[in-house]
Order: sequence, then C-alpha cells, then structure tokens
Amino acid sequence: MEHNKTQQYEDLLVKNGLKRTGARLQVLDILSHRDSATSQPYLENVVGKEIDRVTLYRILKTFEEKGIIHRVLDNHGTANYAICSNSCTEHNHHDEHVHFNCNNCLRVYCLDEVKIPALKIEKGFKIDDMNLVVSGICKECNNAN
Amino acid sequence: MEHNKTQQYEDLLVKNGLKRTGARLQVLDILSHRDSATSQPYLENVVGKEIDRVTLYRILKTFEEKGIIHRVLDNHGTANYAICSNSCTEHNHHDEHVHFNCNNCLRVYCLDEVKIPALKIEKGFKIDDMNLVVSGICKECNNAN
DNA sequence: CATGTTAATGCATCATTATTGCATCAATAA
DNA sequence: TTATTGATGCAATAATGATGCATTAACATG
Repeated sequence: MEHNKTQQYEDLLVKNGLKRTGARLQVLDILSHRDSATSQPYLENVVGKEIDRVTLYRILKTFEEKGIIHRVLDNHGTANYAICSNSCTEHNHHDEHVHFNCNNCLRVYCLDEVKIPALKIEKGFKIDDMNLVVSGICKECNNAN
Repeated sequence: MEHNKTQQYEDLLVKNGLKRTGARLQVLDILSHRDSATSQPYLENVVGKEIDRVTLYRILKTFEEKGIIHRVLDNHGTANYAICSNSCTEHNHHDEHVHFNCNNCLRVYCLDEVKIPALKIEKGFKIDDMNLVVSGICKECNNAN
C-alpha cells in the first residue's frame, strides 16, 4: 500500500487511541479497498494465515466500538463490516443508511445515498438505532445474465 | 390448548402439505400465544425436553419456507420467529412490516401497522425483500422505570 | 536510544448455533 | 391393517462468538 494511505490509516488509529499494529493496518487496508461490506469469513480467508482468528475478531469489535467501521448483519445473520463513510465517533454512529444484500453473490452494499425514512412508531417506544437491509439481486448480477 | 385452536393449527399444517405432529402443533401453539417474536433459544428452553433441538430447528425452517411464520434477526443476529399475520404463501411473503428490538428486555415486536416506506434505489438493483429492525427501549421497559 | 509499562496478539479452550447422515418411528393413504 | 413416506431423535461436525493467560510488540519516558 502506498505511503499516504498508510499514513492516513495510522492517523485514524492514533486519533482513536489505538496502537498502529500491522494487523490493524492490514484490516483497514482491505476494508477500504472493497466496494462492498466485507464479511468476517471473507476477511478470515484473506488474512487467516497472518492474523489469528481471535485477534481479527477483536480488531473488528474494537473498530466498531470506536466508530471506525460499522457492522451490518446480512440475511443469514453473518456480520459484514465497512468503513464508516463520514466521521463517526465512539458515541455517535451515523450509519443509518440502507444496505443491500444480494441473494446471488451475497455481497452487502452500503447505499450511502439512501437514508432510512422517518417512521411513525407508537408512543412509548424510544428509538436508538435503525437497520434496514434490502435483499434481492444486485446490479452486477443482473447485468451478468 | 382448546379444541378449536388445535383444529385451526392442524388445518394450517394440512393446507401446507405438512403432517400434523405433536411437535409442530406445540410450536404453533407457543408462537401464537406470544405478544412478540420468539427467539430460537427461548423456544428451546420451553420445549427442549420434549422436542429435540434439531427437530425444532427443522420445524422452524419448514414453517418459514411454507410462509407459516416469518423470521427476524435481532441486533445480535439471533433468529426470532412470529406467525405471519396475513396469508403468506411459500412463494410470497408479506412480512414487510417494521420490527422493534428492545435493547433492555431483548424482545422483538412485530409492528404490523408500521410499513416500510418505499425507497428510491439505484436502477439495476432488484428488490425481493426488505427487513427493517428498529432498536431502542420498548414501551414496557420505559414504563417500568 | 535503551527500557519499562501497557496494550495487543496468539494459543488453548469452551459455549452456542447451524447443519448433515442415518436409523427409527409415526402419520396418512391404500 | 399395513405399506409408504415423512418426521423425529441421536450422533457427529463445522462455524462463530467469547474468555483467560502467557508472550510479544508498541511507544512514552528518561
């Protein structure tokens, strides 16, 4: 990875009070070069020989807590991770955009431009977070036919 | 369970080409008497001594495929099940209502009256299903304070 | 630049959930 | 009443989430 990118990732880690380790930089590099959210099994396949399963698990958990990445559950309940597009913080996630889960290639897209519409919920229910996953066939899979 | 209810469940099974076994009737009875979606672990606790874990798993899977129940994943990726309110069929689920996952009591409510608003998704993406889970604090937990 | 402190990692281990194969049993049709 | 087919229970395995602990690496401090 080129130097400025590395610098960028290192800044991100330091900003969140995390040590800039090889494993964390590698995970950041992979996530930032993917065009869709990345599943835990995929990451494990890619870095499994270099990073321990538990370490990867903990890195993802830490990143999520710090607001560096956000987690989306796909239709199978599998965790998928993507770098937060805008500046999320530890106590204020802004990932309330729609996700698209392709039933064919299983990819999870972050549709950053599609926001979840406001809802009229019965009084008494206090909303903290919303998670909208749309499933179907994605653009690429449609074009491939 | 009273006789007419049992008759109703049996009809539901037969209508879907399923044999009316004790285990299936029991699952239907439990699900229909709950005011919120029921998690797999909860079901296992209740019927674990009478129904094998694998059998329960297969019953839920079969029911979901036939459109008898629908499945909602809560914030932890745990499967929750509820009887479909309107007439779903094997190839046409109509469970596109909003679900509310309480972060306190962990219950999953089916907000049948709250429909998911239409979305403007990029052309090329074909939508099959939508799953909106809102999380926060539910009415009962708010009142309990 | 050497070193002490603390965070991060790797390994072992365990719990839970999802899944399959197969033998047995029960429900329904004949 | 019995044959057939579906449903169940048991054994076993895989994937994932999680914890404890010893070791290692990062980085602040002198």
